[in-house]
Amino acid sequence: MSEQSITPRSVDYSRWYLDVIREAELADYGPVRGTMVIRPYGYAIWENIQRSLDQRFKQTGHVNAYFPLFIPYSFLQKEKEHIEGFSPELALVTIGGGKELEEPLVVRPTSETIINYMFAQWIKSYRDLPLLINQWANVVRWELRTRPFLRTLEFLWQEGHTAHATYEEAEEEALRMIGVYRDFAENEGAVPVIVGRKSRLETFAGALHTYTMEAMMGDKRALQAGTSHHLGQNFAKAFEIRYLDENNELQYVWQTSWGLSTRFIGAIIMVHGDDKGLRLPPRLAPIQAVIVPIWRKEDDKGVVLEAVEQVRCLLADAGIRVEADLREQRTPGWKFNFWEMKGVPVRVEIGPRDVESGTVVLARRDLPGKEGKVTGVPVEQAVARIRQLLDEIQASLLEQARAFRDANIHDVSSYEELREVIATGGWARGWWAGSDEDELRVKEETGATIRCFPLDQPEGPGTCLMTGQKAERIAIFAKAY
RNA sequence: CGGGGCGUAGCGCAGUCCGGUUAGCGCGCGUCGUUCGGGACGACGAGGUCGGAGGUUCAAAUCCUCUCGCCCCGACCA
Repeated sequence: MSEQSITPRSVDYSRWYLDVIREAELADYGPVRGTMVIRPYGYAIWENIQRSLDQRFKQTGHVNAYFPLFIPYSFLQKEKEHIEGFSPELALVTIGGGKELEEPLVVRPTSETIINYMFAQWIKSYRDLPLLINQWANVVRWELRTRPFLRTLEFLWQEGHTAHATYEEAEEEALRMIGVYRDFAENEGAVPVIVGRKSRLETFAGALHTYTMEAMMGDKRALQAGTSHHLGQNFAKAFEIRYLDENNELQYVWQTSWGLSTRFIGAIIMVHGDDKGLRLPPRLAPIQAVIVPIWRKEDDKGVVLEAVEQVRCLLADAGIRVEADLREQRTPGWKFNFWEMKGVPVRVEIGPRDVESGTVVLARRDLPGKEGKVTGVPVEQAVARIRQLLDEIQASLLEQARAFRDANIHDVSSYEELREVIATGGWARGWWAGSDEDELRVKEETGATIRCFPLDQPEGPGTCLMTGQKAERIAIFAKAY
């Protein structure tokens, strides 16, 4: 541990984050300010995220489609709050084929408008409902301050768009999908989240209300890791999405939209990473086990490599994502550090001693040094032991993150207490009945915002920490990314 | 857009105040050899419009003017 290519988290968390992204080869900067290249290793994580989510979407009855990148500017203007919310961050195309366009085109910041324009043509009858569509796409938002994965001019995401016959059905859908996100975040990403409802100020532009899942990063700041909106009939009215119900009467549809982006990769980095680099949850890790061969004499090389290949095949056949690091220019020690940087959950070491005894050495990424190392594992047991290890690591990462988060959420009953908690970097939880102005004041004075009103609420009512009035629900305040 | 800082090899920097041979260091990169159970070592080597333009000067990485870009802090945000 001599080379210090990663800034320790305690020294500069933000530098650490950028160092990890560079050293683990997740992403690189693009030539245009605020853009990034997702490198193969980072993209492989995204592909696993896609696979996990897509499967869940299909299971809940959604189908994939693709809508155009360009949207007529006038579409955005059809929904008043929507355009007000997005207009500062729109990228506009005004010239096409060398000619000034009659109407500027918006590079989609989100696809509500164009999708609903199409929905209006597809939906005629209650028999067409519910319409449950998802698309995997890139979107563009001209942000002022950018950070890889967390906020870039262009990012990848999925956006679900649905239309329903009733308020209740749309509400159920919005809740179902935030539930799907939670299931994904906790069970695949090992990222514990608090699911709740956004305050009026933080609600998506054009929605009735917004559900969110909030995760605590390693520096205790909050990250909105996925959102689900009940759009009500706002877009239906703007785009005339109507259907004939059973009584032959025209009705506007009720809608939802929900999205999760490459930002989630940022969450994985910041929730699990340590001073040695990434720690990837096994279910999303591009490489779940890496084999490092070790030999001293040329004589050993042949038998070691043979054993490595044998074990590699065993693991691969068992469906474990495995890679053998056969580079001869690197020492085993160097490789250990390299793959720890990359966050690979399990390392398999095979040297002459192991070959002789028909065993392997297993090391787990979530436990440092010798503590996480088991020697003398018989080759025949390798698959079973590694499977078990992967499960343990998956569970352990979630548990560690949950313990850290819970230790840093503090109940507060006064504004003074809230300020103290926020000043130390934690999350503050307390009864809230304040106004928009009160909320803005908190933001201005402490830097914290209401992350959400958790769906899980204690017995009420309580007393508002700000106004002293009777409050029906608790809110969580935190500084956020 | 306001405040602060920085542009010299792929990366990190020194040199700039006080102009002067061939612009240097560490890491990385290439070749060869010895190494290899927690970031090995040696030898040789490749790599530079000193962010850009203009000016001052016998002479500019260094001084002057303009310009471009990046980073950090604030106002907006998945």
